[in-house]
Amino acid sequence: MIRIGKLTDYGILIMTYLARDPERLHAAQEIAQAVGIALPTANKLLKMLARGGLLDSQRGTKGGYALSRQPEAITMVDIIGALEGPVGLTDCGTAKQPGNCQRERSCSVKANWQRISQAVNDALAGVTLAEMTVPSQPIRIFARPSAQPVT
Amino acid sequence: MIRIGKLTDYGILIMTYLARDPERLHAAQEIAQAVGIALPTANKLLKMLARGGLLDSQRGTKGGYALSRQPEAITMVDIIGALEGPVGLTDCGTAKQPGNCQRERSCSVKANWQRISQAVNDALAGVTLAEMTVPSQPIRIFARPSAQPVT
DNA sequence: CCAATACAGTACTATTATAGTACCATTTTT
DNA sequence: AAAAATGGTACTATAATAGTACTGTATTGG
Repeated sequence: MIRIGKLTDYGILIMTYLARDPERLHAAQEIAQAVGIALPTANKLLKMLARGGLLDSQRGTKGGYALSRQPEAITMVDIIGALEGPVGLTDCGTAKQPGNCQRERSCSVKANWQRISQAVNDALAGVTLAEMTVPSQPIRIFARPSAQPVT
Repeated sequence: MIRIGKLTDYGILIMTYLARDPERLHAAQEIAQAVGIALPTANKLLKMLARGGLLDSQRGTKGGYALSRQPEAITMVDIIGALEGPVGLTDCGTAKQPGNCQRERSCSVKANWQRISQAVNDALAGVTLAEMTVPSQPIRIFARPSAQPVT
């Protein structure tokens, strides 16, 4: 099964929580309790999200976290990207290690994988955090493959 | 990073190899050598693919494996499904464990996740094995989210 | 009919990635 | 100055994955 990590799942829960009250600062402790995860885990995730530019943070006694942008301007790709790195289905597709793919002709697959990753990326980029906050906002995504060369 | 397992990656290499010569039977040993993976690993994968109905197999001295359907009729979802189970991004989305998601209001996320999983599924279902065999066959996938309720 | 070959199934081990935790530093408010 | 809260890093435990081995069954060929 293609899956995202459990932490990323939590991360989305956190972001969804913050999206419901975007103006106020929320302390990690409050967030952890609200979402239902352990405080150290929440801390870790909040740090990563802040570092990824998705959250603004303020230190000190009255500190906490808040969304850096409006919920409409944050997509699933942003969140997943901040927590798991760039979206890609294979190592090949993300161009992390260049000289890894030394399989003779099998590497014809590479270009196709990149396209598939792109499709998944697009699907994830099409869902905003704002849409996640409402219970059953319909999201219509059309995946239409074409066998025709564009050339 | 959202990712498929390494074994699944190998599996697709195997399927791609078989798709280039769909008529003849290919022994596991031949396949392992051609794709560049260890024999036991190839055996494991071939068994899983055969069990998933994607390969026909024949035992005995002249035995081997061949695609059960034409390359045009096999998609990435079929292969990934055979090797990793149903495609889904979260446990929540695949309905494996029902009573796991006891988070009060956060579970509004659930329906959206299922839709996203569906989108990924569609993207993967839109790519056939035949398309993977040719080096750079363009695949156009349109992911267009809509904020409008369908109701 | 026997032996060799190749797939079928299962179970086990090792490795790797993930999840989770703890610690110390830094900043801000009271 | 002290308390509260984030920032960064490193470490440990757990779980998932990858890989291997073994036994069983079917088919071909001498």
